[in-house]
Amino acid sequence: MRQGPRQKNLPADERRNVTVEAVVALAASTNPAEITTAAIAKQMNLTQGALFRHFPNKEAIWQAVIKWVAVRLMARIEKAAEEITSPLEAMHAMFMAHVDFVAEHPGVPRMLFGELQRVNATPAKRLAHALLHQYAIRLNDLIKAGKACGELPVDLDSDAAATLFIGTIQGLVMQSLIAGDMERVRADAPRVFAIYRRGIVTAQIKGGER
Amino acid sequence: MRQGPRQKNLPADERRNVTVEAVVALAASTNPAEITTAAIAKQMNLTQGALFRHFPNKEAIWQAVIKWVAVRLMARIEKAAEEITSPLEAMHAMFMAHVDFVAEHPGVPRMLFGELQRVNATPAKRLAHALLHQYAIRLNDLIKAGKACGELPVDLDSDAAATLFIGTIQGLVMQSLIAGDMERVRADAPRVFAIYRRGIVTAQIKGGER
DNA sequence: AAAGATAGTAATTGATTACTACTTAAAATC
DNA sequence: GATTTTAAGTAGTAATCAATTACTATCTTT
Repeated sequence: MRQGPRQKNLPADERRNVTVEAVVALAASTNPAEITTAAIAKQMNLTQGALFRHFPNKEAIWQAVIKWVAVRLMARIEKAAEEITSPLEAMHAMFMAHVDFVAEHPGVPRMLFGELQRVNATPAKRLAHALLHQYAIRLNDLIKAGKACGELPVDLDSDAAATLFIGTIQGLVMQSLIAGDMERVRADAPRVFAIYRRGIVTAQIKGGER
Repeated sequence: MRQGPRQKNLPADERRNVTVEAVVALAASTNPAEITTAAIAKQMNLTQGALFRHFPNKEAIWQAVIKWVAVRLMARIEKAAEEITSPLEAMHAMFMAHVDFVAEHPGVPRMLFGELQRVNATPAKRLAHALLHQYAIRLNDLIKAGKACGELPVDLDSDAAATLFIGTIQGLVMQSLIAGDMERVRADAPRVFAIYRRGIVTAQIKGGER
């Protein structure tokens, strides 16, 4: 909604950054599929045509946005987990960092999901793809470490656990889309993660917890 | 993909049904946001203008589609759970029935999510909303029954458990969008549900984790 | 301050969209 | 079998979209 004050001519790379931020801001309150170049331009007090002085086409804008998301999100997650020795606690920290990021940038999960919906593999879709792949690898590393140090049962299905981790966040996002309030995820996240945690910590052997 | 054989003039209500099925089929291979009335008409071997003899506008088509989904999905889920006395096993059956439905109609979760993304509360969005609400109520009933019969711990966070149930499915859908293969959810579903199940079955241990 | 380079405007493009007016074909009813 | 009613085809419309063009304003460098 915030439509920044009139900005004078900006150098090209700075203008590109402003464009990306405008899209992220717009996506917070607009269906990403309906974001037009005119809307982006208006958000940043620029004429529509000027956008194409900095990007060859609209697809390139999306590409830049997804890259922005990937860099920021992964940095957040890595930082949250870096000083934590316990793999399980690291996963917890990652989860919360991810949720924080989403609450700050409500448009992000919608854009990512929107990109993945695309039929043809556009560059932006490939980037979204790569982001989730990197995420899954990071999770699998932690799960492996968790098994090694005894925090997680060795017979835990790692792939399923990674899928459910991301799905858990996706579910929270969906709930907040319904409620129309992304801040909600912050409150719900700890409660939902608690269930997930018990799910992966508990050994598969019947008889309960280890 | 299947573009049925030439159909002669159909009675209005039947034509409406064919239209809905055409959209569901299209959504399996097309980004729902990009489905045009021309594409729908082509799918069912009809001219684009003829669609508006049966629906006042495009929004009405979506409305009919979401209603179709709601009826079928809820019927499937109810049927799957109806003869099962154990609430936990009923949840399991619901989960698998839901996954089956999604695997059969890959466009469905994408359409639902796409509708929820909408900014203004269109009738179709409201229907999607209502569907998920009904779903959540059904889940909460089962969880309550599970607590009553001792299958679930009484201190289980019901709302979080319901959110995670739907989120788990959403996560599976996301994985299959990435893989480009909805059939995948069938294989992954039991493994992921196993973790979810342990998460809700395991009692909360007061004063810290294990 | 002049000159070249860079950034932005305003107007317009062709393509695509949902939707409509008019006509023809098919089916149902008498 | 003629007549009425319903469904679909034909051929558009206005609006909107991404992208382009010709031109102008603003920076930077010397």
